[in-house]
Amino acid sequence: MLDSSFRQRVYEIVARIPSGRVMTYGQVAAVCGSPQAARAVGQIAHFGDAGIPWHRVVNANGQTASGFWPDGRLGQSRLLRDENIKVKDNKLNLVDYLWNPKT
DNA sequence: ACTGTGACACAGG
DNA sequence: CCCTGTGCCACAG
Repeated sequence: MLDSSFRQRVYEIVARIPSGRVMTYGQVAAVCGSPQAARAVGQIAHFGDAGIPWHRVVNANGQTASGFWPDGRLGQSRLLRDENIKVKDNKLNLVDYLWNPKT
């Protein structure tokens, strides 16, 4: 998809993360073809349109995003808990929940 | 249309 | 453990 922007690909990937699983920013970026664009993924997530489960994207340390909207890290953690993910102190165990996309 | 600056990150020192 | 550098994209002027 050459005409599609990086952002479009990020949408596709994040939208495919199943409930109860998460992906890291770096992994999303890598799957989209730019392993070093993790920060950009964060930007896209922040400004991105609704309808995308951004709460299923966490950093490489398993922590929720500091700038998450509308309620910051706590809001993201709550959404993850609603999906049966055990979040402790705004942090989760990536080994248990990391999802390997398989386009 | 172009440039500058910032950002929900990551790896290395 | 803290701090710095790198790299990519999005937004504002």
